[in-house]
Amino acid sequence: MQTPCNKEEGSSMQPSSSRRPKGTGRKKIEIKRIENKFGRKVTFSKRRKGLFKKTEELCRLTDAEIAIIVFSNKGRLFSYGYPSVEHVVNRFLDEQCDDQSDPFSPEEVLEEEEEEEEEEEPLVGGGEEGYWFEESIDDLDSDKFEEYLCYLECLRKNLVLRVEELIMRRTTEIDFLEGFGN
Amino acid sequence: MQTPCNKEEGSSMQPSSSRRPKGTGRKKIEIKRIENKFGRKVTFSKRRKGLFKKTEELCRLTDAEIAIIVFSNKGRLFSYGYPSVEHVVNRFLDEQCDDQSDPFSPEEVLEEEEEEEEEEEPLVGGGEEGYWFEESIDDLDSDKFEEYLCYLECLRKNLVLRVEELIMRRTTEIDFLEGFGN
DNA sequence: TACTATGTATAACC
DNA sequence: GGTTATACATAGTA
Repeated sequence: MQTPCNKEEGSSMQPSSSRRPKGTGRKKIEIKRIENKFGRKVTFSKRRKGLFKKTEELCRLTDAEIAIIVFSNKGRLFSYGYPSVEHVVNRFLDEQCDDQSDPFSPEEVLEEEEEEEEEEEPLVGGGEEGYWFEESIDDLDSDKFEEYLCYLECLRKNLVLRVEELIMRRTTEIDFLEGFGN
Repeated sequence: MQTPCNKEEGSSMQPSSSRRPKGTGRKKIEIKRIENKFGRKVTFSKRRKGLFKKTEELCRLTDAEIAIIVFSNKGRLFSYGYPSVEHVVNRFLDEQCDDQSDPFSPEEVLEEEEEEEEEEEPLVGGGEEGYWFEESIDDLDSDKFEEYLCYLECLRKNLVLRVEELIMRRTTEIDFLEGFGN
């Protein structure tokens, strides 16, 4: 248990000596492209920081897996992901493949409630999807190493199969569509 | 501008029903996994909504390209992207493994903006084709191990990219055949 | 960059 | 799902 009400104000109480004009401070802005280049850059930096913070908070609070990928208008890449960007992106692509593999699939198959899976994930998650390593390669013992190798090999094989599968499926679906309306 | 103290405690306004105890309302919370299942779900919904809104605002304000992919702890997928999730993910994957073969067109969109690009990605520019190991894993020395790992990782990234490209292509072709540029 | 006034997101409650 | 009090994010300024 912790004390619920130990709130403190960080830095907002000031002796009213050096007050700025009362009209300053945040104003409501319209959500449209900021034309001023410098202002756009400043806003990008501030809001990107806030966005990443909120993303991380959502992960921590709710055990969600999130990837966020941001390219500034200058083309610079910023990304954050839990457990990793790659992991979530792979899972996303996987889902896309599954969705498209069965276009007539019933919408919800995963709506079961009443599940209370617990405990922290081990640093090295096993299985088909939950594999990630935070520790350096050099720190892995040989068992984990071999396990990781196996995982990569399996993933490679699966991806190769998936590529071939997609090619065939694409052909099939195009044939199907052509046979219909066109 | 709102008046800070224009709400009395129950004399003139609603008698009793709509007045809540003074201590209610938002409290500071610790950013830690919410153990209560229902509360976690509620927080997930609210914060996900807020996160997506902020993501969209950042896009609009600063012309950034953003993808955000969220899996709830129940495995449900939510995503948002500008111009599209697939576009940004593809660009991300492209960036991750731009040293490897890229049989598809790499889009070169350089704005008129010029700035010194200072950061450099220390890509694992690892293996080329031609890794085969017949010897037991245990017999490999660590250098070869690491080299092989790089190779597999790069191959994995490329294959993911390839899958993505195929999905996009297929979607485009299907859209074309259906007569809609969705 | 740092600060502050103010808009906004959201925790607790209905 | 709605409401309210409050914590937090951030637009404008220095």
